[in-house]
Amino acid sequence: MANLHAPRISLPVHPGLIARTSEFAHSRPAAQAPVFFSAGTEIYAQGERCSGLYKIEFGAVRVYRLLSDGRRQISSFHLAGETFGFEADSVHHFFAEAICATGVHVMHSANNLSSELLPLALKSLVRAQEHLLVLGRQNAIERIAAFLSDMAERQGGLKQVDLPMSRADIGDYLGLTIETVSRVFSRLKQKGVIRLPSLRCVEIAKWQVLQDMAA
Amino acid sequence: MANLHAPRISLPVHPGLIARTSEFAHSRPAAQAPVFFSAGTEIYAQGERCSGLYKIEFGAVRVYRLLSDGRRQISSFHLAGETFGFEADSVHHFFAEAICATGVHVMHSANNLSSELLPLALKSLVRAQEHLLVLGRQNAIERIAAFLSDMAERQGGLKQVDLPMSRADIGDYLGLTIETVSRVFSRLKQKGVIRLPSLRCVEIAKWQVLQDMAA
DNA sequence: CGGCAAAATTGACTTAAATCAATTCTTCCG
DNA sequence: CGGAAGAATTGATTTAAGTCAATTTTGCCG
Repeated sequence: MANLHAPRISLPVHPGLIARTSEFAHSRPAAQAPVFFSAGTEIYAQGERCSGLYKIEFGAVRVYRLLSDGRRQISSFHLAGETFGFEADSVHHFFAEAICATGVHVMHSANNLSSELLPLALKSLVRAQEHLLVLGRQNAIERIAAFLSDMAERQGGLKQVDLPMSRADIGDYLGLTIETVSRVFSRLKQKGVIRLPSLRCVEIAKWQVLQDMAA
Repeated sequence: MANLHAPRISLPVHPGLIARTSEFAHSRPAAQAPVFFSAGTEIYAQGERCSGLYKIEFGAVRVYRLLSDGRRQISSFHLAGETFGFEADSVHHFFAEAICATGVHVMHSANNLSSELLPLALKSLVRAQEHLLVLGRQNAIERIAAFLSDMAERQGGLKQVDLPMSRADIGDYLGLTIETVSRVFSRLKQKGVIRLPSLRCVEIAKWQVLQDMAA
């Protein structure tokens, strides 16, 4: 599942949800048919009732909160194979959207084995706490370097890293503006640390330098 | 830019652990004798092996990470009644220190009922994710307002709020410098939103205004 | 293809918060 | 009590990142 780009399949005009009904098609306990979401569509919204956890089959998801004036903080990105949708109670405190064409398995609470859930929840917790360090104490270059390192690692440590999300998404994840994200990318490129074969693809040329920048 | 100066982090000189031995004294499953830590002493360190969860009997704790150059991010404060020490694996990824004289119950994994742990872990997760919004997208005044509101709420919503931590701790929690924290406190005081009967005590005079500031 | 809209980049300028630098409070210990 | 050390406050100045404003690039669709 290397290619995280939205495949250029023709998508339904209006709602992003293509096949939520398939969820009910065959209900085997462990693996249900995946639910599909097209790029930019909502998976759940703040205030909505939780309907379980989501495991990504393919694609990518952003989980975020909004302030009343529209400022957005993306708290996490999720890639293929990852599980998201943890909440403290039965209501969602966040929004989740498909970044590109995405298929997810919805795991209803009936399926939940706490013993399997806890490790996943704890992993999310440590991830979030580590991200706090980035947002609280690192400068723009360090944030981008940490982000790229993380993305690379989660994609198997290959040189070529897929960035399914826009610069705006990256900015809202790292607490920066689009312009600052863009400028840092340019600087890293100019320094020969990364190459940008295309907008949504980064090639890490100097891994160690990037790692060091992430501090 | 972040502050690059390490020196304000006081590393625990020699463990101020007063009564860790009591941890081994009587190992009843449910409630053990509390372990005491004096102000500023280490409860656990990054890299150390996890020995369970910690429930605070009295006092307050800061959980934090450090960058190599000494920058510190406090990811959470914990007050009496709260549980901390969750990790994704058997090794601590964070440091924990007593802010003031503190008593904790150490709950060894043997005692752990996943069914009770998961909700606590999830609460920590949502808390951390909400803090990401503060660090990523809120300005200094909003951060302090959010912090004070949170502390007040966790202390039962009384007007008088206890701040066991120093300005430096608050700064390292909110991603601000001591100076900025101090200036915002002064401004809030001058505006009549809060009063400062003493350094470690805040009285919230205009609750609604504070809430609105937290955005 | 070609043209249009959205996304990204780049540059000039502004600003919020950091840094640097004195004071002024606390606290606490002899 | 007194005075020293650490904590907090306050002020002057700097700076990293934000804002505003054009371009330029990309990718989409007829």
